[in-house]
Amino acid sequence: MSAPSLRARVRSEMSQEIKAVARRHLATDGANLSLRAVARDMDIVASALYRYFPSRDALLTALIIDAYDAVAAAATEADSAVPRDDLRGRWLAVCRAVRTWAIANPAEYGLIYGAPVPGYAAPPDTVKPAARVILLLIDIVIDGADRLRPVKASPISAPLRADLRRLIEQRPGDVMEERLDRVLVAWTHLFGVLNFEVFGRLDDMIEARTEYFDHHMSLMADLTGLPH
Amino acid sequence: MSAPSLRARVRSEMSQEIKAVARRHLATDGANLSLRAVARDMDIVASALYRYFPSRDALLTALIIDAYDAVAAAATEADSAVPRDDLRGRWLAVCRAVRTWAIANPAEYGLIYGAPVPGYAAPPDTVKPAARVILLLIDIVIDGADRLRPVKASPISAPLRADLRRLIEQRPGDVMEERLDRVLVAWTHLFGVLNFEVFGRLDDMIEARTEYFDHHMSLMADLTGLPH
DNA sequence: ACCTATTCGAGAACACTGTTCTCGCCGAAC
DNA sequence: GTTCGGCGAGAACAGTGTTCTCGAATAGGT
Repeated sequence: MSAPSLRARVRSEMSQEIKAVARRHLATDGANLSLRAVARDMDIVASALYRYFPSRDALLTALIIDAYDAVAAAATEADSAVPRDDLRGRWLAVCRAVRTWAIANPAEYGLIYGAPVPGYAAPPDTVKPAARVILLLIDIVIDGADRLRPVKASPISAPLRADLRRLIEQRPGDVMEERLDRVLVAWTHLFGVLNFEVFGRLDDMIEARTEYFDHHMSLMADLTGLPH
Repeated sequence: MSAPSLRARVRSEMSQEIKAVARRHLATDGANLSLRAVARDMDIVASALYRYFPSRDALLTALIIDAYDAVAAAATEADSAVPRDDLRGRWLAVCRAVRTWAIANPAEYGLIYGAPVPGYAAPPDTVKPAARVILLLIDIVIDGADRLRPVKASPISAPLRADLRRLIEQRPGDVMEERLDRVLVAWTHLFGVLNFEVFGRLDDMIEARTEYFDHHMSLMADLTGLPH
């Protein structure tokens, strides 16, 4: 394994720079950013971009993967800054980290959690980074399995239970179906609130955004059985 | 008030036809549908569309308003098909109606509940139709205020409580702050699940979609205090 | 029945877009 | 030192939203 050649290094720096400029354009133009415009911003002709990304979709895909990694990184860092046995603290920290990132990068958030472009099929490279947040949430309940409060019984239908069992088998660490179910509920709610906030559905409605969010996430922690 | 002139009638029919064709294109091309393409589908030249809609954004806005009206209509119809005192039945009927519409019209759903186009500011015409679903949900708890089960206490911070009180004052029919809070939680969750399902985040994860949805909505009904 | 004013669709034009192809150029490897 | 691969420039093509002008049709008023 030799050190990366100079060529390879400047190539990677160039790709990084292109993505950075594209991210800036994302903030103003959304998903229909213009290749030619980012090329202009780099004093480069548009066709030159094709040396680094085979198409506009490929560039967007790269941005999507970066975005998934960025949320996951923010969430993971927030989680590790809290003592591992403070389950509720970790839970809230992760949720708040996701929110902070989403509010700071609304366009990138919209790119990954908004409506997908119909023609665009998410490449397989995106599914692993996309799952990291939910896996983090599951880890929290796995780590504290013995300290969790029992969830109020709520019948789960057989087919749904089968889905849950399949999910559990796919990964190391055991969880009860009911518990995983609640984690999925909380996970759904996390992004439900964030979609509403980031996409402007709370405008002229809720002013106390942070309190609103914390309150929702706290309710979800209760529902999941995280101890106080 | 005279009957609409012939001119006005064919004009409105033409607008309707344009929107219908545009809706078809929405399903395949999403929000970046092509004016020229819908014009071609109508054996019309693109500039002729400008007699009916001043811009592409205006056409999209019309589609957005129609979409809001369509969900609201589906929800309202489902609600009125259930006896008014069957609160839980009404609640589930409304949620399922929204889901059915969303799955049948994923592109239009994405248009109104996905990420907004950054440059595009939602015109005031859209805010009233947009609010109809949440108002319907609030109506359910207002209608059955005396039959609701008490919600488990969960402290609401002062600023958030102020928001809730303001919302309550804005409309006829009285609700407790705690109750409105739970309705907002349920409302958030409804669209949280739907976003995940329609936008494909449940792929390779949950097969029993209907059961999954019903289960979530049932939990939300519990949380809101709707009687069994 | 005529005249007029308004509305409509066609078509050309402009400034964009993503993408492809060809052509020089420069640096790296043999 | 020559060859080769990668890189950027530039032209080209098809397609886009939007504006403008120009005939034709048509409704309303007399």
